[in-house]
Amino acid sequence: MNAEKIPDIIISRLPVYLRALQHMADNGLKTTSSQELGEHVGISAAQIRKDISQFGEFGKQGTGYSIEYLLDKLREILKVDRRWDVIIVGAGDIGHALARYQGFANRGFNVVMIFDKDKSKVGQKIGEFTIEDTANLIEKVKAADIKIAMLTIPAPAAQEIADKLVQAGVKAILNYAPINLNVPKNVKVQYIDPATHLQRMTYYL
Amino acid sequence: MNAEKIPDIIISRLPVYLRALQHMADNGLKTTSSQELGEHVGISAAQIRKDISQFGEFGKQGTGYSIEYLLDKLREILKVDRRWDVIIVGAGDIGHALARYQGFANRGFNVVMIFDKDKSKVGQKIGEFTIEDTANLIEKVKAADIKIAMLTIPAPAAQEIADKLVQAGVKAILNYAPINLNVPKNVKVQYIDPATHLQRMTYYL
DNA sequence: TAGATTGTTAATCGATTAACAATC
DNA sequence: TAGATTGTTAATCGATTAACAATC
Repeated sequence: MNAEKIPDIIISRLPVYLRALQHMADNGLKTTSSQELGEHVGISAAQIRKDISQFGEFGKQGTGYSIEYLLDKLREILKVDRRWDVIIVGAGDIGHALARYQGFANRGFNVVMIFDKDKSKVGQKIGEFTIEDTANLIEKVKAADIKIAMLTIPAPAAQEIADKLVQAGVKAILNYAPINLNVPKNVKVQYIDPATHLQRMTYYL
Repeated sequence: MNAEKIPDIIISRLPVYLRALQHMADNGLKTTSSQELGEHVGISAAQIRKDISQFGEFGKQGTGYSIEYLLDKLREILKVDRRWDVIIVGAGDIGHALARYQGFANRGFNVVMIFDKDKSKVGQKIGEFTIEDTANLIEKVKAADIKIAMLTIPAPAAQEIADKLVQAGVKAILNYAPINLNVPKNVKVQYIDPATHLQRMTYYL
């Protein structure tokens, strides 16, 4: 892995490659080519080769890429060759869905706590988790050294909670609240808002 | 609105502007500038002016943009100046969350049906909806002339259902299944996968 | 009028693609 | 060896930014 700055647009494609390769591995495939991978993910073969080559020479002329080897390398690059503890803030419908989601474990994540500010929810169980009070958020997150949070609360409270997460040392926020968050630039935010995603498609209808 | 082809990257920013403007309007603001809007959404003022100017001259020198007017124009451009009927396929946790989500109505969408293939779920209620059998998907979607679907089923079944949606005339799919879908190129797909979004951030941790 | 801000042009910057030597 | 496919270069294409005349 070289020291140059890699553009974010390249980083954003790596998880897509990772997922497709995992899928191939699950189907028992051993090797693939930039051509084949490109067809799977809808990206040109040239771009895939260029993206991957930013980090090293992981392929072999004539035969392509070993799927297991490339998986290992991509996981290493994306730092999901380990397990990250993640919290959920907001025990509504989406918080519940995420708490029960089985897809995190084999992709590098481990939900460890779920918070809500509603006192009537605090103490209730969601699967193995007991809902904790948002009042204790900063303290608990600091103590457990959590770096990643998923925010599933209504928009009006989102900025305030984001500030608390930042204060507690969180560096990556997956925001389901339909609002832009202001955070220091060393904190990353990804947005998931179904209405926004739908509006990106209606233009073409 | 001119006839030239507008790049998708510009289209993808419009819903973000729309949401921020809606937020400003809700707070009683009447006008804004490219500068102010840019600060809200984290995009440069020059780019916002350039994006908006692709579609017409909606601002005034010296005073900026009328929020209501720009909202109207953006809604028109994105075709959310109307209400689109939308279906949900998959009555699991995410399907339930989307069925109950209150944020669609004022952003151009109206959930009208929810499907599941599990016979033990079919007939059950989610709020006002009765879960319908996926076996009747094509027929019902065609009859109601639905163009937009949200797919919230496990990955292994997603491609098969996507094929049915396409066959039924759906032109936009919001896919929550962690898998790439192959669809004709006149059908749009947007992907929501929390693990992929998280992996886009771990690189920077 | 003076100040502010647009819409647009030209310059810069960055990303994608095509092509091919290297080599497995 | 012959065929296939990488990694990389150069060319192309597209997006962003800076700057400013126009004008509200």
